[in-house]
Amino acid sequence: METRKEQKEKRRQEIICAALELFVSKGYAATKVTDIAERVNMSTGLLFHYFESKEKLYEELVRMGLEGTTYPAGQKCEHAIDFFTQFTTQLFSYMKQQPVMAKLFVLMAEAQRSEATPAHIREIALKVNTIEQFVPIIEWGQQEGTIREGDPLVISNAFWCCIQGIAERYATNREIDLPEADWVVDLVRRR
Amino acid sequence: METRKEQKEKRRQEIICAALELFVSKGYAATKVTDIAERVNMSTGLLFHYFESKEKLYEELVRMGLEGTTYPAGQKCEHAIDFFTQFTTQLFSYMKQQPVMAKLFVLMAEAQRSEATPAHIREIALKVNTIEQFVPIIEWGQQEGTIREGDPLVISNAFWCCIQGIAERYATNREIDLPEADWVVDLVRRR
DNA sequence: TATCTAATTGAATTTTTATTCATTGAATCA
DNA sequence: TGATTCAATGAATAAAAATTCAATTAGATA
Repeated sequence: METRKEQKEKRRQEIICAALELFVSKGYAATKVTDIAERVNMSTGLLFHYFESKEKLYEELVRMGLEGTTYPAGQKCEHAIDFFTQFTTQLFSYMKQQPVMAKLFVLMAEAQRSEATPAHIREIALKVNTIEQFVPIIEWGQQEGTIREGDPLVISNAFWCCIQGIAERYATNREIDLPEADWVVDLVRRR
Repeated sequence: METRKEQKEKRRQEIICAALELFVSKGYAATKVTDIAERVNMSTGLLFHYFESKEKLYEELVRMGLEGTTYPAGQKCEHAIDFFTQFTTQLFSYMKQQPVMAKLFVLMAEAQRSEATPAHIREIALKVNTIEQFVPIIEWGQQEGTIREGDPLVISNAFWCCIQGIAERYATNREIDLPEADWVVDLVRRR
């Protein structure tokens, strides 16, 4: 049996998870590798047997985030507004079912936003969806009449920031439920 | 003339401003005091002539945030929903007029949320408005029929997170306009 | 069982960052 | 003007954090 290799992989995963928790709750810069090691009951030295450096560990998480947070591919929707409902519903559902998802989501946000993120990591993080991602759908919805008037970029931005704000809290404090997807969608819906 | 004292105070303010910028764009932990000193063209040593420590400087900012972000005292409103409109409008207007406001807002958010914030500073930060702040108004609005159905706490939380998400982006990137207050208010408005 | 390999440790080292300090020069004041 | 005080520097020190490493143990393998 590959007990040895499997074991190693399992341990790597433990570290990854611990790091994710800490990076999200304290921020990358403020988490010490000893914090991480401690959380998985491992000597600090050993952690470096699994990961070359704190930064590489971060990079790996960001790469995971890049793949893991491939957002719900919109099914074919009849109306533009349905896209938003579907998108939000699925995203919230993922976050509820897999706490890790919500955390990865927040990790990515920090990696993208913070000036302190090492440049090459930031680049990776920036490959995921951006603020402009919803613009074309919003334009379509405005013609249709299902989405409110206004600069599509500004609407897209507002919607995305709202989602991020919600995810940011939910990732570290699950005491309060996520809102209904519809509520959030009302941010873009024509009244 | 108090040239001396005035000068000193002015310099302190410069430092405070530089620190605010950096704390918001990189996070508290990732900002080095040399970064701050550099930004105000001052030797690192001198900075300690003005502030006892990096932490004290942070504390002072958080205290400013505590006062500075006393949110728009709701005028008397006829309907609960009007409170939200008024609140959001004023908040956005402040943020637009005074970039510092938006930044303080974000600084406070980090101080509140991050596990890395020194305990006594976090306490100070937590004195400002919380997620529950809107609950009573939402309850009132639900009776009235101006605010949507649902757990008031969850609604309050969603609204606040949305505001935070928007502020967070706007504080560091003013390229994209703030949304209309009404859009955000639609998050809580009954349809 | 003897041997080899990989996991593990904890202490030592290096690197980074915060903080101190002795010293200088300029502004104020007596 | 001479004395005094404070802004200012930059190099020295201290503290914190990351990383390395020599040595040990446990597990696999022959």
